[in-house]
Amino acid sequence: MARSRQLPASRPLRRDAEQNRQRILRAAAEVFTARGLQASLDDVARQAGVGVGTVYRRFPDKESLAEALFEERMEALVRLAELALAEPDSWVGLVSFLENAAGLLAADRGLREILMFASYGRDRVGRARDRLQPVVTQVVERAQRDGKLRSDFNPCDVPFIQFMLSGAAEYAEHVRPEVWRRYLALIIDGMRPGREEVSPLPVPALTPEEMVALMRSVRPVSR
Amino acid sequence: MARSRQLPASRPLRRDAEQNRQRILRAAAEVFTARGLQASLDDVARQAGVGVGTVYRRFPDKESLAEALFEERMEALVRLAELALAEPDSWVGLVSFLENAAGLLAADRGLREILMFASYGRDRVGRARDRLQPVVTQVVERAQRDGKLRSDFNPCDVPFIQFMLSGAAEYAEHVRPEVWRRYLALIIDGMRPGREEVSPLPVPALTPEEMVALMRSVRPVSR
Amino acid sequence: MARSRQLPASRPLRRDAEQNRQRILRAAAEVFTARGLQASLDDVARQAGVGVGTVYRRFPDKESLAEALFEERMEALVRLAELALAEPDSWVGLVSFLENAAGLLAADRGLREILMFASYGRDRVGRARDRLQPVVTQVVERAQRDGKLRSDFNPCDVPFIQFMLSGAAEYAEHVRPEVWRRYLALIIDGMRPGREEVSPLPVPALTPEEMVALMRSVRPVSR
Amino acid sequence: MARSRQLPASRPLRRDAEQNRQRILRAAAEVFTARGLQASLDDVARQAGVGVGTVYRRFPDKESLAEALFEERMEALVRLAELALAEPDSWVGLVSFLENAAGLLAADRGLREILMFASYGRDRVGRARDRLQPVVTQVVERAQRDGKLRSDFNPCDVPFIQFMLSGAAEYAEHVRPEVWRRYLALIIDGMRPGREEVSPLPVPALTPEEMVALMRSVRPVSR
DNA sequence: GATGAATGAGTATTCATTCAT
DNA sequence: GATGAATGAATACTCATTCAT
Repeated sequence: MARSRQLPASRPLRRDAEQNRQRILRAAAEVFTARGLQASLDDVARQAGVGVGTVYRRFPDKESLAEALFEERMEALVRLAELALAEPDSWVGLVSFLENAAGLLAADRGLREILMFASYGRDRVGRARDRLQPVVTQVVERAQRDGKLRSDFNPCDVPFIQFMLSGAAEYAEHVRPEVWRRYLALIIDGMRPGREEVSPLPVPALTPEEMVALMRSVRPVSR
Repeated sequence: MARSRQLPASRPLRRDAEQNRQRILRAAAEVFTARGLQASLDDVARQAGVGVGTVYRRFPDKESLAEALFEERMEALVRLAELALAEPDSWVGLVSFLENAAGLLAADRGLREILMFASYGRDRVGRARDRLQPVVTQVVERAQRDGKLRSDFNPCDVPFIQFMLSGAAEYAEHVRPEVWRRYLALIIDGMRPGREEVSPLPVPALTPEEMVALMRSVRPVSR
Repeated sequence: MARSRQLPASRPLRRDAEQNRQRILRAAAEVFTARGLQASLDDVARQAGVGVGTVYRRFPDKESLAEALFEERMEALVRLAELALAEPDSWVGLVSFLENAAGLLAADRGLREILMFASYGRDRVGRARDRLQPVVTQVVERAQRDGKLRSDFNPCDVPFIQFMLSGAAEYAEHVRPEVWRRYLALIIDGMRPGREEVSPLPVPALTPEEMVALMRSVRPVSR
Repeated sequence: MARSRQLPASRPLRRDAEQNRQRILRAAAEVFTARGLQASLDDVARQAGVGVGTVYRRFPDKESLAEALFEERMEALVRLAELALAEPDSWVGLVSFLENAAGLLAADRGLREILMFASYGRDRVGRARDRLQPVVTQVVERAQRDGKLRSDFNPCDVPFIQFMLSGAAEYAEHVRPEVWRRYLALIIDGMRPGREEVSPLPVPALTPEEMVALMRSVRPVSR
């Protein structure tokens, strides 16, 4: 009846929807952070202040939600890596990348589980690899060319270091959320050059192909 | 420990019961190792060849079962630490302890989840600390006295190193179960002395009290 | 009927709306035919290329949509019956009506479910009866007058025969969509005259009033 | 504590469990009959007076419950067929089998849906075929040998006749539950010998192999 | 008028835990 | 003591229907 108030311009629904999408993503991050990926989507919906149906409208299933979160964070990591590359000192660049990346993952149980366990369908694995890996590789190889990083270190070691640190962070979450910095320091000391002859790293790093296989092999996210 | 000599001898049921207890523990270890802590107690019972009721008679709930497993493994760790202490070379002792301990946790999803997530009520935390910590402390301090280990390393760093490594192991489980050795090598290189002045570890290790607090703080294991 | 000449000409929206209505009806027919009445209205809307809201604007609920489809098909049946009446040979007319009607229903899961299960509120039952029944009655009675059809056959038997055949058709849908012809032949042989004395049909056919009651009694269509 | 009252002999639980199983089966039959196979298992459980979990303990999923019902009824049909074979007059035997079988299916919506739609995994298809088909075949062929049944009738026509009749029965369920007898009579008249030359059945019956394919092809039971 | 976003009750299924036998 | 039957709350996901834009 009195329904004649067309909005000035643009498509209005889109805005609402996108807002909700963001709300859901934010809520998911919070809930997953607090209780891990096993938190229910009902909880996410409640936290977001929307109905479950809305969550499912935006994300066809729990895994997709996790993936969206994954992609978001992946972008943040890419930005960090790019920042590291912009840093004049290659070693400082590498170290601060490791530090900032670990800081991102620390105390975020959900994200960590997503990264470690979520199985990625579609093209996301690919995208992640294609975007992050080259930059990280540059960061690492630049430091090696500068003689700041042991020569048997490998770009594919980076995600492992991040997982190890975020593991430590999660474990100490409630007591000393920052201890992971201690272990990063330890690892960084081990990354310095000059060790290669005395104690070469005993096992080769994963190859890029293995990294992909690995991301494809992990178990699905839902219970 | 005290459990196996409650009564002088007599009462055959006791023996049966203890046998069942062991069977359940063994089954739980297998099932949890294979499918993680989220495996159902029905599965454990089936694997053990007993009814669920029997599991519940022996262990008041799922968590208690996890705790019992925890205690068992803790004993194994204590034995490893004692072995390390018996080793004439203090550095070799320390390194092989780290290696063996990590080997114990690697590829055992269940155990890792138990160690990281099971909440410990009763006196088990205490017992773990009282039994394992002193030996580890000796292993660490002996290496430091010998000048083989950086002086700012702390016995309480040991469990963190183990968690980090087992995290790496789990992540690469299906593709390269042994990569964790690579990261142990990296960390060990970082543990060498002579770094203290150049790059002191930036955050103090957890105090023993914090370790206890931490073990009390982690989230319960069951759904 | 009355719908298409509400307003003389003018108002283009009316035309749009009617077009949409037709599109939805067509889409519903396709979707329901393929996946049965349990297909979702979102699917119907997608197939029609309109929003769900539009479907709901045209049809207050899922059932109404089913009813509209019902009415449409009813018209088709009426046309078939009229054709049968135009056929000079009364027996041929009857038989080909049965055949064509069954062909219409065969392999159309949705239509069949609509005919058997949709509950009809409004005036549609009435209309269906008023339109189809008289023609069918003529087809049947003409054949009886000509001595081609057993005298205890009743016009109200016709819908039953159709349901039985479409049931057979649906059952064999994927293996032999045409078997229903076999059973139509069997039934037709049973409809021949000369049986009345030997084996009179043991139960009277439904009365027209019962047919209406029946159509009113069936369960609603939606979940 | 005071738990020393061993029962005289036999396994007591079994009895309870079996009782419950029967209760569930009975409840399922009622609920499915009343509201069709789309009734929820919660409803079945409520009707049976047990928790949902109990239903799932006995029947791994909804389909299994449907199958169990299927098997039960199948047995009843086998008994009917055996009875028909015991009848001295082959025609009377055949007719009363058709009649009794249809009576079994009439007004039981759930059973009908099960028979028509449930997909059968395991060996049940096989068992059904192996048990019922040979007897039905004998019933049919005996009547043909006696010249009481048209020669182009086929044992595989029997299930179709049953489905058609139960379809008619379901349709008229609330108004005239017995009308199906009228249509059985019609069909039976069509089954009499002497028609083969005048009006041979136009399409071959399904072969036994096609019957199996058909049973394997039908859609699964749950929504 | 049309759109599609939002809603939430409903469905199948799992599993820790209790308890009668 | 041992067994496994029973329970029901919890979980992921669907879909008819409403309503803001």
